[in-house]
Amino acid sequence: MKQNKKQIKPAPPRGMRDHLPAQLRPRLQVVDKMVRIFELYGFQPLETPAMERLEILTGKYGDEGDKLIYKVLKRGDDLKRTLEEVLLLNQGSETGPVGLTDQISNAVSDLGLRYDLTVSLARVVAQYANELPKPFKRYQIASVWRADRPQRGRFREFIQCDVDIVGTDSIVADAEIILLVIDIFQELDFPGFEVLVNHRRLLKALSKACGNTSDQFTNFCTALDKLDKIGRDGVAKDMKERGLETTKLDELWELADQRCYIETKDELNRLFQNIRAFLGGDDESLVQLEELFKLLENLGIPDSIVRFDQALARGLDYYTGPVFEVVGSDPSIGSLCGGGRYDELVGMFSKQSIPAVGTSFGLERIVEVLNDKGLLEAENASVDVEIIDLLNNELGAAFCGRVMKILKHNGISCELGYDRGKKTGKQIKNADKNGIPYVVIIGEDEINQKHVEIDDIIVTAKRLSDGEQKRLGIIEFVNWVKEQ
RNA sequence: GUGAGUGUAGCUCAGUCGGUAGAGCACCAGGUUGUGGCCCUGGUGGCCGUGGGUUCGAGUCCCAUCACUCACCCCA
Repeated sequence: MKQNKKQIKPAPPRGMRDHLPAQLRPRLQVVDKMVRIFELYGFQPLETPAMERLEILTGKYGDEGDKLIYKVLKRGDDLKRTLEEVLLLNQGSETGPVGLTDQISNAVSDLGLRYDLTVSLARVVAQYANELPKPFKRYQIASVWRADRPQRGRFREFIQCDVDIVGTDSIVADAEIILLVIDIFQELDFPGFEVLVNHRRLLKALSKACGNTSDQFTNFCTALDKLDKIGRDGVAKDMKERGLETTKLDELWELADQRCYIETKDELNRLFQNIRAFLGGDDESLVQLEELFKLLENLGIPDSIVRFDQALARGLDYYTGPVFEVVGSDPSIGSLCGGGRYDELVGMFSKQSIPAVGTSFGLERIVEVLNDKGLLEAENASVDVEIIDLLNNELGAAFCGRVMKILKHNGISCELGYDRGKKTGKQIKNADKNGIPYVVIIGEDEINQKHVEIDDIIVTAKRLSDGEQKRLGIIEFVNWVKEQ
């Protein structure tokens, strides 16, 4: 029997993780802090399904992004019919099924796991536009899935914490989101973070001014985004390979290499003037950024946290206005939070176009950094008190039952030891190993001292951290535990 | 999707020139049947990732495959 049974590996799917209590507790603490701040800003919770219809998901994240969507196989007759159609298609094909892979995978699936929370929000807004408050401020904390190859800080299933404001094009909303982001990272005591800000349409203008056509815009962004990593020469080489215009790059570097914090106003003004000169005129995006920065400063953002970064691009296709990203001191883990304005996305699901701005926190990455820096406290998740019943009979159980009732009534968690009957030392040892701070020992001596009044129940209690042991009344014991 | 590295006990890893497996930690039992942490003794536990090949003989050499890790790509 046992020999024939092939061992099934208990590992979770690649890039997906189990979260054991010890790791989950600190994560939940982080989530609690976030939710509290979301609510303080007036955001409301929303939940949506883990799956969306495939047509909702595709075409929003760029070509690379679309490839990473988890597709869900059709079911039942629908699948059967589709497979038969595919087989028919293949019979006429000389190249065989190989060349048809993409077509097949699209034909046999009609649902997909959500890739982010923003697209689902846009769908919800399009569906319930009349019922939702305007503007609609919502937060959502939920898993998303990407069929990426996992590496440090990168998973196939991870939790995003999204906050978005839908239904206003006011720059105040952009500023509010950025302020909230700063509040969160400060609340978490996150060390050395910065908010990088840019504008999608400014990038478009820069690309155009360099001599690129509009369909080369994505390539331009992708290449420019790598400036930090591979430097000017690397980007220039990359742009050449992508068939982009490179003649005006030297001029562009003069602009793109400057990193201006928004409180250093003179520098920033000078840079903006230089950009205007490069563009050969003003651009709406620059005016918006100036307004945004001024507003942020007036609202009281802390020094040296928000900085203008012309090389920041952001990969998702749906962004249309100001974009931003939070980076920590360790760049290898990627961005910790990213967002921006996406005024066209809701319009993809509805006749009316509804402007929106929002952000997404990468919970796993934030927790990982906080963990590495030792900023998350491992919480003791076990009970406060282990009851050790030495008698292991009716009398003992009845007495333990009374003790536990009083303890729980006073807000002290406890459990009856599962090893009753085993050696006392063994039971104490197990309690200690499980991180339980106190044990109460119930034997003949304690029961014989029992009086009628509850207050007079006597227990033998031991604090495991220092071994201090007392024989005392139950209420005294409650107070002893609560002192800690 | 591309490239590199690593797979031996629950965990961290040894394993020489090819001769059918070892340590530490953890776990279980005992060292006075009502007192833990230290110490001592003993014990459980491995198809050496999987499948083929070379060989009298493979954890070790070769091939394939899978998994994990890192980097690219992209992102949270």
